[in-house]
Amino acid sequence: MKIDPNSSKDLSAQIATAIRDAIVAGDLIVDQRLPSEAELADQFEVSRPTVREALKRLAAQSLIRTQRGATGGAFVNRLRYAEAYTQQVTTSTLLLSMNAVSFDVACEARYALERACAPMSAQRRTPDQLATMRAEIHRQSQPDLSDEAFCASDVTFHRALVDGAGNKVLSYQLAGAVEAMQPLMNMITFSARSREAIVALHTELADALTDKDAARTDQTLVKLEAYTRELAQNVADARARKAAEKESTTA
Amino acid sequence: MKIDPNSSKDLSAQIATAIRDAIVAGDLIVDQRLPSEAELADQFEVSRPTVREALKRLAAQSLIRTQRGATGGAFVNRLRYAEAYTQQVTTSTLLLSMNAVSFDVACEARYALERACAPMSAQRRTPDQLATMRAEIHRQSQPDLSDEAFCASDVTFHRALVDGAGNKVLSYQLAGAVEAMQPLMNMITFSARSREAIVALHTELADALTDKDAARTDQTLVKLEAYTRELAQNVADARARKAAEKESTTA
DNA sequence: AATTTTCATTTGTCATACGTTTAAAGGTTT
DNA sequence: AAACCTTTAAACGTATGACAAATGAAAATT
Repeated sequence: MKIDPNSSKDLSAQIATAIRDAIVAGDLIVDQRLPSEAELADQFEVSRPTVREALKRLAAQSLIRTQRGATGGAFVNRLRYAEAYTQQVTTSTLLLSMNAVSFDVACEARYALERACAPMSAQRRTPDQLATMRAEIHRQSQPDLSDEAFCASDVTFHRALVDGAGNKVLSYQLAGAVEAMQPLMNMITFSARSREAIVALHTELADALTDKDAARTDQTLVKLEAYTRELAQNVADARARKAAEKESTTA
Repeated sequence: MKIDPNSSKDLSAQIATAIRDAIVAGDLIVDQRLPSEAELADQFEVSRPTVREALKRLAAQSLIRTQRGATGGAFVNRLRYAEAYTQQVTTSTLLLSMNAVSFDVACEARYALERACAPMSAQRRTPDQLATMRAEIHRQSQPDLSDEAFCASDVTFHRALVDGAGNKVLSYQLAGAVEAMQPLMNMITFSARSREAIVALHTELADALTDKDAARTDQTLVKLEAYTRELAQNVADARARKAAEKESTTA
């Protein structure tokens, strides 16, 4: 592992890349201890703070973990689903919020992905997952629920549906998409009537999954997508009307 | 933004989290300049190296960028698809390689996701994307192509298919899944006959998409998934046989 | 033998200093 | 007055040295 002191990039960035490449290539294996910060500083011919900055970069990506003490040091971390999942949600959320992604595009992506695991979910869903869905449906029926709590429950419901496919890779990939949508969903104010409609569709989904009816699950997801987009459209229209009114009174 | 000096976590980790939360919450907007390192050190009542470690953590996630010079500093970075995509691929690749994900699970996830965008791709694919697919098919027909180059071409082909859906969010989510599979795919040695079969299926996919035939696209993807799993199974069987032989000669 | 103490190692944090980059302010020349 | 050069100050990048805190292992003690 070598670095170029004359490169335009930071030394810490170069060192981080070098170590990351070694991990990805398998030269450093899980739970293996890296040399101490002092040793790394010697090897790369830089100071300890520079090495530390590089290690912090790797720690931010959960590639290493550090331990203090006599037998401490930096260790190659086994990337777990939970960590990867958290990172993915953060990244996806920021990506959507920073790039003016339209509600329709995000919604289309989300339901396309969800429909992808519907057939598997209909076949493999566990009683536990069905119970989670029923519990969330019940929660969503509470009249005094805040809009945000309603959305959070919606996410939990859909995660149970996705997890029902019994494929961890699929769950991991979709979790990001479903959860990243939440801020966009939060912009919608749910009327009592629209909540009722959504609860009805959720119930239909749970029923279809209970019956292992893949086709009906798929159809219900299509209905739910259409209804969600209709709701968002109404909100957008209402805003546009309000803006127009304000314009006319000002003029 | 406050931190707890008595927490078990590193100060730099706490500071990074505080700033990240501010970005996610929208308190810090894109291109906004953060206070200088010295000012942050004063605000958080820590030293500059500690602040720098926190900033490097954020830089590793592409949340900020830094500039040197008189008007330099740390700026909130607009997370672009390309950056998010790179991070996602790294994370997904490591997740798969470190967690002994079976080929079948990864393969199932990949094709489920790909089938999710097949209908949209059949409708919206551009001539450019069709041309890319044809070009990759042609490349895959070259007999002197290495296995790795064949896999890389396979990835490009499937990315064109995914991009054909014309949904950036979908492309972003799927790119990780498709690309992360590549190391697993590389374990397969493609015989001349199996390459021929794959090229034929790819041609069928391109034809179906050219005809905007969603159903045929979907069916072909199912066939391709089945064939891919069959190939992987053969490789696994061959390995098992070899191991058994070795066992018997040793014993 | 069990317990306590000591000790060396390693990360976490701090203070300080200096080099490098960069843009803007100021001065000089045409 | 305009264009060009010089200076300067701000900010990051890097280095050095030091000390604190954690931690496990070795040594000493009971």
